[in-house]
Amino acid sequence: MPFCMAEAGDHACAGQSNAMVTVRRHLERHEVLCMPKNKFQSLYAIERGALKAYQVDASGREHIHGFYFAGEVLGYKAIHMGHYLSTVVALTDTIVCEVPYDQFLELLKVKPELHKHILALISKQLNAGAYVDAVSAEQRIAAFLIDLSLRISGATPMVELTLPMSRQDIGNYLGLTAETVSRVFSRLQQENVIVTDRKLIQIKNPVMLKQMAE
Amino acid sequence: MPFCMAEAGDHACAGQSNAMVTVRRHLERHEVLCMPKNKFQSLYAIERGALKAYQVDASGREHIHGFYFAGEVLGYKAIHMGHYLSTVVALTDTIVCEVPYDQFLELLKVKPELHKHILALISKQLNAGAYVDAVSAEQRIAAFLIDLSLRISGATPMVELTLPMSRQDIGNYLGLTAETVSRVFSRLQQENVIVTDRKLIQIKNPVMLKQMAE
DNA sequence: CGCCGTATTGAGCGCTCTCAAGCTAGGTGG
DNA sequence: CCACCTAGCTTGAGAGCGCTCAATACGGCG
Repeated sequence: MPFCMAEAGDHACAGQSNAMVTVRRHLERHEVLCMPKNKFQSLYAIERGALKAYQVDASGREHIHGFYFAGEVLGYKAIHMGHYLSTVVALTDTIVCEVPYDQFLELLKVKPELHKHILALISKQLNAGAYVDAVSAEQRIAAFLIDLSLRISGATPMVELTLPMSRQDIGNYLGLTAETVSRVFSRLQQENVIVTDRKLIQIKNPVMLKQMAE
Repeated sequence: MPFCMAEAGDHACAGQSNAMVTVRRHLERHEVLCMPKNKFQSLYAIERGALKAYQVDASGREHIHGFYFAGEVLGYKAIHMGHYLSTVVALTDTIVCEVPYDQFLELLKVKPELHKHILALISKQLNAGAYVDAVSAEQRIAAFLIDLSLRISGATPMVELTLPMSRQDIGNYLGLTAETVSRVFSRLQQENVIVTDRKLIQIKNPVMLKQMAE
């Protein structure tokens, strides 16, 4: 089984010839991949599906660190602490490819030509979700929808997307309440920027949406 | 001159024996290190001083991505885009060690034992500044002060620190106005949690402060 | 000493949260 | 097949926190 060094829009599989033992795991909706304090041992390349990483704070609020989609790699954040920091659960049926970290390091040693690629991948994650600290709810949500439209389904920006997460999840991620998310969705629909039907979102006016996200 | 692979609280210098050509640059207060769209060529290890990385958006707001202090490395975010994304300026007189990226890659190839260390360093940056999306101004500022007290002066948490940045900078970083920052500082002082005198901050009650940050 | 940038403090407003009441869709059992 | 139930979503009314605008105080520096 190949080591799936997946990247958004670029599912490259490297190291087929190596003795890279990776385990493919099937997760059902709501199934947990890892928990805080679990010892960090592996990165996870997502082949199919969607996950959310979150932490519950003292006051019971669920803070979502991020969503992860097919083609993305999860777990870099845990490297420096030696254990995972979030609970990660599947939002839909999901397949992940478990990559033991010591084998990952071994691969880097054997194939230095991967260094650039890996560093670029991690670098991308450093820039992820910069929009969560935008001022207004509208800006955050517009940016969020654009981000999703780029990530949720490979390379081509989708004008129609199925949200795998609830309004509450979106709110918890963006630092808003589910009510505010719902209200902004309604307003965007009134302004003919999007059309919503439950989990389905159609982006009618991508230009306007981008402008709102600034 | 050694390649300063600096880390907070662990100024390790590796590769003295290599032909690692690094340039040490002196920056005065307000001097610019790099600008958006500048081609990414180097990482910067900070030997002394403090910098801020920011971007000005369409509406003229200055959004600060982060502050960087002695012992930290700057530039990872630029890897995947191939150019810098922020303007980086010195907040005080600062010395940085410029590390050309191709030589950095060369070092990784020659010394695979550094892989773990470097990845842990970058991993740490992935977790940086998680507190900016806390709910209340008080939480953000408390967490900010704790963060600074840990980073600004090496390893030992400082109870007395000199802020290199303005209230406006703090506000721009945390998504607040300078007025709000000022008001919260005043309130914290009234509650005997800190004592402020211009740029000087003494943490009188670290336990309470930590509790406020949640 | 006088200037100017920075910080502090106050008053009023607006956006988002809170609390609460319907509403819709999907699932279950009679 | 339909009544019922539940979870998630939508919509409304009121409250609170932080923003805006504005005035004042402070400090460094010429």
